[in-house]
Amino acid sequence: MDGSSFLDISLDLNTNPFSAKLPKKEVSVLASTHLKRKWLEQDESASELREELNRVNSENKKLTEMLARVCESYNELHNHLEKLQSRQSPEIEQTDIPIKKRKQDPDEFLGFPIGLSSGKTENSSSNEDHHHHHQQHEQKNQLLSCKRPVTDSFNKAKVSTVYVPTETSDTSLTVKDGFQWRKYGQKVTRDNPSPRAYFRCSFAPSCPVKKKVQRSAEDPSLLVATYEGTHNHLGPNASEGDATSQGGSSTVTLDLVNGCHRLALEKNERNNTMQEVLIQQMASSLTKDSKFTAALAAAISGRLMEQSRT
DNA sequence: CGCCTTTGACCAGCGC
DNA sequence: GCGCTGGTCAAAGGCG
Repeated sequence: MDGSSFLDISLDLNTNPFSAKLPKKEVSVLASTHLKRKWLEQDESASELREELNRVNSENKKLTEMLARVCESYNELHNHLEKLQSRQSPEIEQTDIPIKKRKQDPDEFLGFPIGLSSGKTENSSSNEDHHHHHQQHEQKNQLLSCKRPVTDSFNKAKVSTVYVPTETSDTSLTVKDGFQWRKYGQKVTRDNPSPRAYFRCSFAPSCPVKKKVQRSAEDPSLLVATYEGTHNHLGPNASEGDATSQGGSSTVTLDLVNGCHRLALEKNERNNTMQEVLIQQMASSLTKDSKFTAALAAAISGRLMEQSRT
């Protein structure tokens, strides 16, 4: 860049640097020839750097395109799945994946303040009359059963599944995703010999996100993490770096599905430039992690497996 | 002391 | 109604 403007200085190409019969008054020209050689060398290294830069850029572009394609195909599949599900069960209109749930909770109207209501939230004004009644009902329920009120927002919450490759010997059932979780239960399920762990976001109850982690029955080297809901706060790595990656160990943040989904949403809502920047940032930050490729492959294969099953 | 995990008990949905 | 199953609760204990 600057180097090129340097080199724009008109060079006398006919000047032979090795010529012995240079007039005395041409000493300054010799010096300038020396400089020119230096510039040429610099030019070479600069062009090398430029080539390297171009190569890295094209690689980055390829990866970005790959990532965008993966996101797009995921989104298509997701939409397709939604369509199929809505066709199968038209009465269920708000959930992405029909989760077997208990009887409709009376505090269904309760919404979370930030970004949880993926679908249409019920008009609060139309429910105002019921609100008081529901509160009384809820209080009564809590008095009777001392149970944590289960908000039905989970019914409307986005459900995403993430596949994380782990050591088969690792029984901890932990998926590092940059958020802090509190385990509140573990169960052995019928269809899988390995137990399922239930986690709640540490910011609960203000943050409604839950996740279930279970080793895949088909591929024990994979942990299947199912996320329900959307965090209504920033992750610990948003401001102060990935807490889980402190201390040298690199962490693969694999909220890939959600991330893609968010990306897809942004696609609809924001302009392409912004999205491209986001994709590039995402791609560049992801490709920095050497484990990412393996994790990405596992996540994609898991997705495909799941999709082929459905 | 506060937060977390463990784990048995409990609850609710569902099929029969 | 009963049993099965998945999800949640909450007491107890561990850990920093």
